[in-house]
Amino acid sequence: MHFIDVILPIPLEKRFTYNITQAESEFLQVGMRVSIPFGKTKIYTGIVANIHQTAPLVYDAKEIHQILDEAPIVTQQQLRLWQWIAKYYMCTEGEVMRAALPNAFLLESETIISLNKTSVINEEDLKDDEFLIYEALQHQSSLKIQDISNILDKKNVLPVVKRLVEKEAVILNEEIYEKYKPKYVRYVKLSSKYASEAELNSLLGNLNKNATKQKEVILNLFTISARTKKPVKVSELIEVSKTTSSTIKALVDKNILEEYHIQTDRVQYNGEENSESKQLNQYQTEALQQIKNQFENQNVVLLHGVTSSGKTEVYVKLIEDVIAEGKQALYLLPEIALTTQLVSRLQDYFGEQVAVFHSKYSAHERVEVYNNVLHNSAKAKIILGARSSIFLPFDNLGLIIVDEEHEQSFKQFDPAPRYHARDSAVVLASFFKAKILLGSATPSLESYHNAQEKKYGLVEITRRYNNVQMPDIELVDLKDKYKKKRMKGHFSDRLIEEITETLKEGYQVILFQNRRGYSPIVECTTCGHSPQCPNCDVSLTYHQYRKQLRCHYCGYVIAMQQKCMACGTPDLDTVGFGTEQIEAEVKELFPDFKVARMDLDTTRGKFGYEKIITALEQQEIDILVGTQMLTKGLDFRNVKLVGIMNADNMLNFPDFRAHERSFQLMLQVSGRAGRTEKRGKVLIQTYNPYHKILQQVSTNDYVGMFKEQLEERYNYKYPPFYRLIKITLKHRDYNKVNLAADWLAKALVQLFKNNVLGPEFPPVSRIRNQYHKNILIKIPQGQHLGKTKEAIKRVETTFNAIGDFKAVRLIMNVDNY
DNA sequence: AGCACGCCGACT
DNA sequence: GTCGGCGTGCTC
Repeated sequence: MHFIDVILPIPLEKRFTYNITQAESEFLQVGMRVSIPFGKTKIYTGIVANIHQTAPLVYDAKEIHQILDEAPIVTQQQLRLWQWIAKYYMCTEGEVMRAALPNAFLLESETIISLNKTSVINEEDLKDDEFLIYEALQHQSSLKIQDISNILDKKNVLPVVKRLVEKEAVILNEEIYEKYKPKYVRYVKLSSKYASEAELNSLLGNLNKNATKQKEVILNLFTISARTKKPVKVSELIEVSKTTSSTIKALVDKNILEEYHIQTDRVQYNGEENSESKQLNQYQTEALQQIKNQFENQNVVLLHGVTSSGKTEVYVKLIEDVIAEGKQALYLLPEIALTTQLVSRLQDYFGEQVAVFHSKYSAHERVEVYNNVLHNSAKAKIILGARSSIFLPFDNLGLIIVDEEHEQSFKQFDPAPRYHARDSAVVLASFFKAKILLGSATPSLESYHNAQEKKYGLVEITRRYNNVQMPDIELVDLKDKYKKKRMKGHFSDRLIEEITETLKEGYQVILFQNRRGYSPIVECTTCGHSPQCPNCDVSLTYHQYRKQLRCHYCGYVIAMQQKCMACGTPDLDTVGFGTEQIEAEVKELFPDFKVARMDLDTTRGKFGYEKIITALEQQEIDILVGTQMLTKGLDFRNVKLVGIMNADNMLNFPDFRAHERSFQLMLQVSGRAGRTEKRGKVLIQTYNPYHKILQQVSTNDYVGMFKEQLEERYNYKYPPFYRLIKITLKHRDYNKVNLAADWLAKALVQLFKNNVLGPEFPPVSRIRNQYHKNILIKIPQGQHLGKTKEAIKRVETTFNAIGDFKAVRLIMNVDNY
């Protein structure tokens, strides 16, 4: 007897055991996909995690449905990483699997309904809705559940289908689809029978009479193939000839043209490789040498280089070395920093060897990159990707670079696995005995602390590239400006002066406001009521450009109200401000200049982001207003002034990391200024100019910030001294959440005493009609992490056994950075 | 997670 | 009386 243990992409702790035949056991290998029946109806895709001969004791293993691969698509190293992540981040292997594999690999079954041809049906026996389906099947051979739902125009159609099956009118099939299909491109060539000149001439002669369009197509085919000396795509031929596919089809039908297909990569690089990488300057060379030295006895090195010190060039040199050894390199970036700018820069050095892995890529494109990595193909020596690229099937990884390592977006928040890509990458590198370089202008406290503790190496670059000066940072006291009436809207006289000056000199301006929308809250001046989201516990945000009120948590939208919803008076006012309002004010203040806005709302589409960047680069925009999107690795030569509209709302954010983050954010935005030959200028407007963080920002004092923040973390028992696990309880019944949270907190206090905080409602306690309540567990240094998590798991098991609490969902968030 | 089974209100 | 709501339990 042979068995396999299978990982399924569902949030269940267990692996599932299936029965396989002798033949199957000889063919199957760990890491292959199988489709298996699960429950009464479902068919899932699973990954073989183990092949053995131990029969399960308490149940009969089912047989597998089908083997889906010829060779493993998941490597041993990946399985090891999945296991580590599942354990460390307290989730299931299945959840990791779902995040790790391109969606197209996860086939799911779909019920297909077709007529039962073996029985005769008396139509009178059918009810109306049953008859509708029966009749639809007379015209169509099969229907999906979704189709039936559309025909009957209702949601739950399973009972109807079930009755039809019972009446033997229809039969059901579970069908599995391979979601990935290779892309074939259609090419044409002249049929071989016209190879001789004589045949060709007579053909052209014939076409002359009645088919000039067709003749033109053939002549174009000659021109194109003479020029490119490559196969000619149908799409290209159509475009050049300004014709339609029917002309081509006519020619193919006449056997004049021959059609053929070639499998093509969806992701292609068509540029010239320019393998000469840039010469490093003195500081970069020194840094590179230091990094190499430290890699001798350190696996992780932190590169702390000020903004635009040219870290990328250093990365490129390191990658070159790794590639030369025939190994793969992974270059991790926050999603948002993965710009065309950077991609093409790397492609200039490495050409085709660069593969990009991106959530905006289609499922098919991702499969192609995945397969190229798996086969260690020459097209995927260097993977440039966002956080999920740590899950690619590396074969021989030599180096990982985590750029902008301080970015919080490396931590996945919403669906499990709630992993941190930087920390997981450190583990991944250790599996391959690869080196890993963390880079940032404003390192996270954790990483810098690790460097101080000699756990990581540390290399610094303190000069900007080309010796450009650091920008001059000036703080503007808003309280004073308001008192002296020197404000126009949200702009101080200083800011207006500087903008005017900068524009006059022909440079560009960036204005930073860390909040989108027009103004967050609409308030009635009579009764003070402001419109609330019906599903979440927040006020709706006013978005002027569509005259809408929107919820930033669940996406709820209503039209802007003309009258107060509570008292009916039409005196609605706006409180606070966002990017939209800043944009409107700038347009008023500087009507002769081009203003654009960059935030979630304006970058929605696939190329929305790109469009704005390009426009700014080409100086079609004079003033760009935006949220923190602006901070990410953009390199604009012509921006001289950066204005931070209001520093206080970030500093006052209720989070122990607020100060660290504000520092990072402000310094990163400041870094956008003055890559010009003239010194850049940064103006920070604040009510609190003596705030220590603002002082540290204005003097570019990272180490000062680090020391002070570290002390606070120590005093208040926060990372890096204590580890955090946040448990969130979720349910739509307010009282139930409260009771459950109290019970859980009590149970945890028994174990961890005063290192349990809460339960507490988060600032927004209701989202999508679900109440949330948090419990925070602090784990001191020296307390065993693994054992702590196991203890929490045991409490969770007990919790789930209590009937009243079962329905309350528990969400574990480890290292809640 | 998905899905079947099973028990209670509002409608043809 | 049925349809369809969602609470509960199980999945090798």
